[in-house]
Amino acid sequence: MSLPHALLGLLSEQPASGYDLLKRFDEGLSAVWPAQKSQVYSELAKLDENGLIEITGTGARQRREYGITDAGRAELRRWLTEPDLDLAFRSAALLRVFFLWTLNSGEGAAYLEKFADHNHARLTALQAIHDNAKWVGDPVQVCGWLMLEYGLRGSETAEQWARWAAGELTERLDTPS
Amino acid sequence: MSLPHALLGLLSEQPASGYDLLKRFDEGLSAVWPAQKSQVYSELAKLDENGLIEITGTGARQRREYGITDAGRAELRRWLTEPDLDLAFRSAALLRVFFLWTLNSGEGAAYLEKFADHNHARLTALQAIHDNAKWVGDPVQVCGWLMLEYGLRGSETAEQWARWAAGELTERLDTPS
DNA sequence: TTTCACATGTAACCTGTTACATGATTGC
DNA sequence: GCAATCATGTAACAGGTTACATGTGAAA
Repeated sequence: MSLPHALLGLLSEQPASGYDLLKRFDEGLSAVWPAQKSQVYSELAKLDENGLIEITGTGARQRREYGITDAGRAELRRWLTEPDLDLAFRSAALLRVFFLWTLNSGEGAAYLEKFADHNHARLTALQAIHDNAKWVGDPVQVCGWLMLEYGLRGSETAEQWARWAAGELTERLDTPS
Repeated sequence: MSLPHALLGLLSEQPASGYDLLKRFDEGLSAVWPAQKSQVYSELAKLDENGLIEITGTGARQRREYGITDAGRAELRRWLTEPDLDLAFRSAALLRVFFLWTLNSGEGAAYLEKFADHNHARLTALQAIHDNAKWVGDPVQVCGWLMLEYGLRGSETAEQWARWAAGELTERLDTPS
């Protein structure tokens, strides 16, 4: 149940429409919390109903701009400071690794190399973002920059692991002890 | 849609009941794909209906043991070899980092330190599993061992990042340029 | 005038979670 | 006899995805 909090977080920076928020999701946020537009719009309606956000203005093309309320700010703060951090994590790509023994070692290694390549591509993409942006001291940007660094380190670790694992898999499946 | 494939993977090793499978999930698999028992039982019924698994025996207390069929093995193989690997990934813990700028730097750093501690605890737990198990050359175990190594490296990277980020956050929010 | 970006949704469906419900067998 | 473990589910709900549906305004 984190989508509402992601929206509150974005709105705490500045008022925005659903359309604006969807674009902001694509700029980095979707890497840790993807969102569909249907879900964003319905969640905004729900947050409005509950008084956590409110309509602060309307524009052309039935644009509705939402702003965070004091209640919304309180809820955002509660979510950030209360200690229910679950490292819960789901990855189909990693799940597959558990079952690579059902393939032959070449196929398994190929899968791991592909996984490595994907992570390398992501690393390159993040590197480009890192190099192109001008990192001023703005607190909002600082947090984005920290997340970007997480992505860089994580992609690198994943790629190196996968290359190593491909080698180990080949060796250990082909020369059984 | 990976739960059915996780079940096929487990059953490709040996026949098992829903109850057995749930226990096997807790031994490592749940780290990358958690499953509820209600979902496991209903998914088994669905896989049976579709002919990917079949009942291979019954036991005391209405135990029903399922085995994978040829069609199931084919589907498992398809899932492993076809290249739709999405690195899609959701983490509420990391999502929060984007919004730490709404707290003061001490609170933000405290959050990151807590995140680091959690990852350290996980690292220690995985280390214990690593040290206690006897890693024979069994292909099934090799894959489990590769995953374990992923967990170790990932936890370590996450912990180190979080400690670094806590420092950066304090420094950059308290001494704005 | 036509195309593109802006802008907002609804409906159907699938996946996953939580709570509830039931009964059988083994070991003490 | 009682408790623990084995064993299987159902029902209600929450969260997330996909497809469909509609209309506005600006610029070329």
